[in-house]
Amino acid sequence: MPRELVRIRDLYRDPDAYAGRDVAVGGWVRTVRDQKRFGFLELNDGTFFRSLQVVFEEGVVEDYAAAAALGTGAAVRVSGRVVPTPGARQPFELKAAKVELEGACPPEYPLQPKRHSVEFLRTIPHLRPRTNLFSAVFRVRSVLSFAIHRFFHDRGFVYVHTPIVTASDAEGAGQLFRVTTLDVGNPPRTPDGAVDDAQDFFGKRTYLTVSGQLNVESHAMAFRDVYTFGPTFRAENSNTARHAAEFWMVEPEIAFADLGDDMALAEELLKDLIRTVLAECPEEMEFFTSFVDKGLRERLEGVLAHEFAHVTYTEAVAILEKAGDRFQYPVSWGADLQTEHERYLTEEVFRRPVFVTDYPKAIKAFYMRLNDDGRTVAAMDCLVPGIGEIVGGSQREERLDVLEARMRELGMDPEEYAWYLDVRRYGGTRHAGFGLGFERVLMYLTGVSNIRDVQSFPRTAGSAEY
RNA sequence: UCCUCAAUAGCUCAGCUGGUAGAGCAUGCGGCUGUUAACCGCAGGGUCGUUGGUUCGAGUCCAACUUGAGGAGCCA
Repeated sequence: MPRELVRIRDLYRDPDAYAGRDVAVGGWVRTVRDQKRFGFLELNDGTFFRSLQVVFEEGVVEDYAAAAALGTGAAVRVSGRVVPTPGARQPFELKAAKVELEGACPPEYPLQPKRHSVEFLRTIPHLRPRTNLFSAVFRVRSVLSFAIHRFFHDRGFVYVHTPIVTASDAEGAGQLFRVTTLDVGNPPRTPDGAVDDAQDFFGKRTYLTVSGQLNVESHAMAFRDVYTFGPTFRAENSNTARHAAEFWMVEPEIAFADLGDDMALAEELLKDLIRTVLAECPEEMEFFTSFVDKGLRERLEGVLAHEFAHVTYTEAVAILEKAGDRFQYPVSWGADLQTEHERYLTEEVFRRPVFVTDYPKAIKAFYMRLNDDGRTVAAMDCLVPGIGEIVGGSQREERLDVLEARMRELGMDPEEYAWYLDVRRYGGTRHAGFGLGFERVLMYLTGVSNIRDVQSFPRTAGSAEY
């Protein structure tokens, strides 16, 4: 039944094809402006950012009074004729012959034809996709998601579904959520009183994944170029605009590749995604630039026009030390860069995305490849203005003996990672990869400054509504 | 988890040094022959986040709690 409906997107994309034709559309009423004998409906059907103006006139439309009585938010089907309106604010409109109510919308509907705060809209996540802002955000999210798959698919990467439930608890990527079917109030116990994980569903302790990287490395040793793209969970009690407990991450892994190849891939991906949203979502990008972040379009076009900057951690520390006075936290070689340091580098020193490479091994993960200096690892963070770290990656340690030594140094048990070490033992090669926070890219591309506003139903510390 | 700020009508906010509440928008009704978050008129709508305290009297001052926001840490 609804398949016979024309998409408002198609009307806007090819207006000449529809001019003078009778069509039917279905959508939700944004506003009603009625006068004595005629009126206007602003109708949005979700297929396009812009709405369709419907004109209904007494004597032309079947039931004028019913159309005029429609409330904001009502679901309707409208049939009528497409009429070009040159010189008006909209290129064409629909002269209604029939307006059929599918779902009425009572006056207490919370979305009014006026500006709402994002804080208020967060309290009604089930209704906010009907607003301009969230309509644009979630359509771009969908386009971006597909663009990521297309980018890798076009380059011959194999898409790998890594597990959501994991038994590995020492990846060092963050706090984990436990997964269990045991009665948490009264779990089975071993003779010495500890919770008997052997009786749990998987026969051991399990968690929600914090990264698919370790798993996907094994597939890079089979398919050469692979990626994962899926949900990730961190149980950190983070309370910031950039952190969520559940988020999506893209993790490519490439074999026969070093850190330089890894950075080239990250830069190519980010630029491809920018080009895609600018080309495929022009109305949404225009809206973001007008109402969310005035500098957005110019900034993104600037990123496309320049190479990303590169600086080693050691060089970055030297730059930061020269500006030491302006920082609240001191800068010194060996310490991790603070948010204020990262922002200074990307927003003021380089004024564009910058890769910071070769961090001290002590502040990075065990699997990163040790450099010849013996004290730094082949790691890279890509910092972008306004967001901070958007990509974190490294060349992986492929030398079995070096990796084992590093694990022992950190008090890890190589036995538990026997499968991961096998990937080196049996035909291991140089390889590298990175993690890209999907929501962070979305924030970067839309100018939306809170991660809760780029997820449909955000899960953050202390909040998992709906 | 820490620091700072905030919470008043459906929404966005005002409410001075304590004297028991106001606007705009929304909503309802009426008007308007082309509107564009339309416009004009009238009307309804609030136990001022919760609990306790100070006071003759608390939206206003104090404390705790709850919720939200911004920043930090952690990270993507």
